[in-house]
Amino acid sequence: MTPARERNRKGAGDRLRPEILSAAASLVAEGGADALSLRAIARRAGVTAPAIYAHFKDIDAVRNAVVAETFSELADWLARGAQDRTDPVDRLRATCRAYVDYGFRNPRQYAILFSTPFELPDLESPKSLATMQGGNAFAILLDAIKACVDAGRSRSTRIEDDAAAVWLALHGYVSLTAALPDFPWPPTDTLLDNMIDRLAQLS
Amino acid sequence: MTPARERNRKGAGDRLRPEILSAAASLVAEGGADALSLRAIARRAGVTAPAIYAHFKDIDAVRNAVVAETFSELADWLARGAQDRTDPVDRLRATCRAYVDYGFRNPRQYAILFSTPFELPDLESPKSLATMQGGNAFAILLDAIKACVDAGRSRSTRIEDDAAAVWLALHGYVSLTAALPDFPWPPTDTLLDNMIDRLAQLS
DNA sequence: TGTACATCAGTGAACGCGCGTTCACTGATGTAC
DNA sequence: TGTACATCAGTGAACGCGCGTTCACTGATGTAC
Repeated sequence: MTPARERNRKGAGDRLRPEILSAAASLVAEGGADALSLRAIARRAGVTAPAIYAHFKDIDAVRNAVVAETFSELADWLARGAQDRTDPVDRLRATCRAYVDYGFRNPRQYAILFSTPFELPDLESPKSLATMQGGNAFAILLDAIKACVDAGRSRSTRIEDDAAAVWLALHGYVSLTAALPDFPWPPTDTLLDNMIDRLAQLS
Repeated sequence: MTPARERNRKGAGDRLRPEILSAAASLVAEGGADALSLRAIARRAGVTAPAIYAHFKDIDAVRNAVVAETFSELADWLARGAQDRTDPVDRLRATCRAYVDYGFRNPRQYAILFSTPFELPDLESPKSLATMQGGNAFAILLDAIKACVDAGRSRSTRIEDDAAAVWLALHGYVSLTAALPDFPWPPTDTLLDNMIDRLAQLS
């Protein structure tokens, strides 16, 4: 029945944890948030359901871990998408395009990032960007805009505000086009570049 | 057990349908999309579950009807929010603020609008704006921008594109701030007005 | 080098739950005669 | 005006399902002596 999986050796119980997470990730990729049940994860990981409780408190803990992993996957994707750009405007545009690209290629993973209001963080309101969900991804965007300003290519005077505006627009684009695919959207490139130019105040 | 509800008279079976929809709407308002089960709707409507099948093919048909109703509620809200503005720029801004306002006041209703890729429409690809989900709301936005252009207050040359950009930004704003409430977002008014000014190319 | 044992990584059965959907039915009520 | 009856608006029981979580357990394996 269950696909053969050999039990971890004695000290190696921790090895199941990443297997659980990658099983969960593949379920999300195929079926979206609704496919993410504890039992389905266990089945895919080749393990019985109670085994998961050794690694996560409950199903919400698994979901949160999946979301956190997906956020950092997104951040990696953004960084990699812009890594070889030296011109700051190029880099900003490449970052934004990578963002949209990630959303298009992984619509279900992208959707879980913003599907729920999140639990309060473990620490008592650190509110620092780095520890926030999505903070890493935002930081990359912020840096890219900062570089444009430093190079005199953007007129932005409130960089954080404008970076937030760009993020909102990117998210809106990914999210709305996914939800209403039949809507007569303008072609991606012009729409996107125009939005970036204006919101980041490129010149 | 079930709250007293008297059975409709013989010709009046159709009266249950709106009761089902408003029961469903109130469930969404309180518990979001996940609270929308056929049995929960039946309970709230004071009716047994099978009674719903006289009015809807299955649970998805109910969901779709709720989404459609919510979209037109949003369109009404936008129209009402801007009805007394005569200056076109004022009208556009009021429309946008009404959009965001709707999302803030009714986060769960707003969320179901864009939570799922929708079923294909009944007719064979009419693709006209009016028949699309969200088409009414978009048309209101489009008109508001058009009026700005006609009055020489917007430099937009591709009105549809820019209207789409504004919509994407508004949606991004509502959706992201709802999903990441702890993020240090800039204050609503400045952020929103700046985005509108730039995307709609107001002068 | 051999063995007893504690520990560890899971298993398997069971619980109660809410779900969507089907089916045969009931009882009130409008209508035809 | 009275009555038989067909229709209509639901009901109530049942189905099979997957879910999250608990509990007592098992069997392999590293470790202490």
